[in-house]
Amino acid sequence: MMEMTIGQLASRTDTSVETIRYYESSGYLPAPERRPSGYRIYRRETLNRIKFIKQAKKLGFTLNEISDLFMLTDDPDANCADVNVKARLKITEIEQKITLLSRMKKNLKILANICPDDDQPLSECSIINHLYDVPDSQL
Amino acid sequence: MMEMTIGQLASRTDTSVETIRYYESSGYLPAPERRPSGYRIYRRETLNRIKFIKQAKKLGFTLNEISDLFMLTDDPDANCADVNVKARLKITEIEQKITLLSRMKKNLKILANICPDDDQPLSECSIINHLYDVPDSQL
DNA sequence: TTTGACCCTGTAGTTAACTTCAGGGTGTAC
DNA sequence: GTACACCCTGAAGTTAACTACAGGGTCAAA
Repeated sequence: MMEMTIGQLASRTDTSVETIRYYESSGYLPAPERRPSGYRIYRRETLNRIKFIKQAKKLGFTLNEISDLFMLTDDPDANCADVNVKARLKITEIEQKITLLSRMKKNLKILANICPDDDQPLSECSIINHLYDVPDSQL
Repeated sequence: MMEMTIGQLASRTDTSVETIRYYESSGYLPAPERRPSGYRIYRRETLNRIKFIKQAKKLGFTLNEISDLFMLTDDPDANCADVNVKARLKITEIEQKITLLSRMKKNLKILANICPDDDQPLSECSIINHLYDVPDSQL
C-alpha cells in the first residue's frame, strides 16, 4: 500500500481521523498532498511519524517537545552544530528518565518479592513506603 | 524540620500550595492532620510522596496511574497476591518504556554523530528519517 | 444511479491537571 | 495592636490534547 487515505492511516496507527486532522492543524504533522477532490493522501513516512508521536507521548513527552525532536531533522535552515547540541540535550533527558524508571522498577521488584503470591493480608507484609523511596535528586 | 506547613512543603517539593490542595481534594494525597486553627500539618512522608508523583508524571504516568501505584501499599484490605500481580504488571510496563527510551537514545546518538559539530547546513547531512525509525511493534 | 461508507471544513464540547480569584481567618515581628 | 506574610474554602478560569457535531461533498459497488 503506497498511498493511504486518512481513514487507513488512522486505523494503521490506532489513532482517530480527528486526531490526525488535529495534529495537522496544530502543526504537529505537515500538510499532506491532496487528491483533486480534496482528500488527503499519506505515505509511509507519515505513518512512522504518527507511531513515533504515540510512543513519545507515552514516555511523557508533550506534543511540543516531540515537535522539537522533528524539527531537528525537518528544518532545512538548521545547521549541524545546532542539531548536535539539541540531540545531546535530549539524550541527557532520556538518560534521566531511564534512571528514574529503573529505580521504580527496582522498588516494585522489592515489593513483589516481599509480598508473596498468596492471600495474606497486606497489613502483615510491612512493605509500606518501599515504593516511594525518593532520594533528594530531582529529575 | 519534623512538621511542615503547606507553604514549606510546596517550596521543598517545587510545587504550588494550590497544587497540593488540588491533589488532596482529588484524592491523590491523604488528608493531613490539622492544627486547631485549621492549618494543614505535613511530615516527610508526604514530601516523598509528592516528589514521587512529580517524577512519575515526567515519566508519562497519569495521576490516576500513580494513585494505583500508591494503592499497592496504601490499601489495608488488599491482599498480597493482588499486590504481587499488579506490581509485576507495572514492572512490565516500565520495561517497555525503558526499551522505547533506549531506542530513541540510540537514534539520537546516530543523529548527533552523523551531524558534526560545525556550521554545515543540515540539508547536506542526509540524516532525514534517522530519528523516527519506528518498528511495527507498539508499546 | 443510488446507497452507504468515507472524506471535507468549521466550530463547539470534553477531560486532566492545574491556576486564579474572592472573601476571609491566623501568627508573629515590630 | 497592627502590619504583613501565610493559611482557609469554594468556585471559576486556563491549557493541552483531544472528541464530537453539523452540514455537506466523494467514491465504489450493486
